[in-house]
Amino acid sequence: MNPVSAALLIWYRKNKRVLPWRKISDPYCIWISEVILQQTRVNQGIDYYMRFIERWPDVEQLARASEQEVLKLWQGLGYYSRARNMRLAAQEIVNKHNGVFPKTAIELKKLKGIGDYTAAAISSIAFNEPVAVIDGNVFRMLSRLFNEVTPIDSAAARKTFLLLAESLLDKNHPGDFNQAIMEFGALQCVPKNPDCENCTLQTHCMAFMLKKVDHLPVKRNNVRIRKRFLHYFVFLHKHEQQCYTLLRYRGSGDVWQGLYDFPCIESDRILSISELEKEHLFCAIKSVAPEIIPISGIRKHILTHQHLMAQFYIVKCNNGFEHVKNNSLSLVSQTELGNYPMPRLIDQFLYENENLFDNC
DNA sequence: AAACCGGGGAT
DNA sequence: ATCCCAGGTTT
Repeated sequence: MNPVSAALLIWYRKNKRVLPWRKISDPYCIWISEVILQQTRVNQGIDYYMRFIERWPDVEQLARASEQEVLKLWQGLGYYSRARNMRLAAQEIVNKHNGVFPKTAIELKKLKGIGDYTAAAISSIAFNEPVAVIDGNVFRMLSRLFNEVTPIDSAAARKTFLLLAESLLDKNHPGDFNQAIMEFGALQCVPKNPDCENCTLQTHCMAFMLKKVDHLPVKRNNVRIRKRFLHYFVFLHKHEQQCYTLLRYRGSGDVWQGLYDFPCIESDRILSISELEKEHLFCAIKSVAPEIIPISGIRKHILTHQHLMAQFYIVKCNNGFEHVKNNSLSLVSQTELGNYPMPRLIDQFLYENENLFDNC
């Protein structure tokens, strides 16, 4: 066997972290863990994994879940299409595969939310199929090991690095090998200041010999960040001893699809009250609300590709909502609020203003 | 091929 | 402030 592959497996068996999904070979559990860990650190995902498996222990139960409940459990984890697609894939497995998990990477890739990486991960770990995985760790690790300067965010990267990964893959232990190379990238061959002096692959590493570790992997890196300014209106309306507010369902075409926030006016900067008064929604609000009170402070919320600035307003509403109602708005009581999946920005606002509904 | 899609932690 | 994380889908 390739000496690098052998060294990786030895390193892995000695240094691997104890993780909940490593105890079992149930493809359902492997799948859940792999999707949760897409663009997500292990420590951030563990609690979500435990709650997910406990709530839906197998694919049949996930297939029967509502989208809203799945999104609610996913709340705070981000990239919500992962949750929506997992539920759809569970239904595909139950309805088209008799509840039996597809066993090959090619078949797995046909499921919603399963791409090259996840298909290879599941089939190699759960079914021992000899296919190599390519993820951020593997890109970094291989670029340094082979001094491979192809930019990892270029079109050619996947093909180039897949060949390298396949050249190392231990076909007798594909699952362990794939986990080993990723774990090595996560723990030893880290992005910044890797401890190369204490690396078991030091003598095999081209980047170390050429003193180029800090220059690999190569990235083009070209993301520009959009700034958005949101004016959120938190309605307060009392009806038969219950306090109600209006939530807006977020459809497709923007961030947070399938989640709920508040009615909103968006612009390219923060607007003053006099400027807001020119907005259609604001006129409608004015017509039913005697009081509109800004909550002090503009909240900043950072997404990978957008910076959101949000100003919240309390809208005290004595009468009905007829003038502001539309298809995407729901009247929700304070007690039901916890059932609705929301972006972190909204959830945090509610958490930090627990007494918001007291003087409703 | 490029754009889009979250949130958190390390540095 | 910047980077990056066990990526995938849409345009």
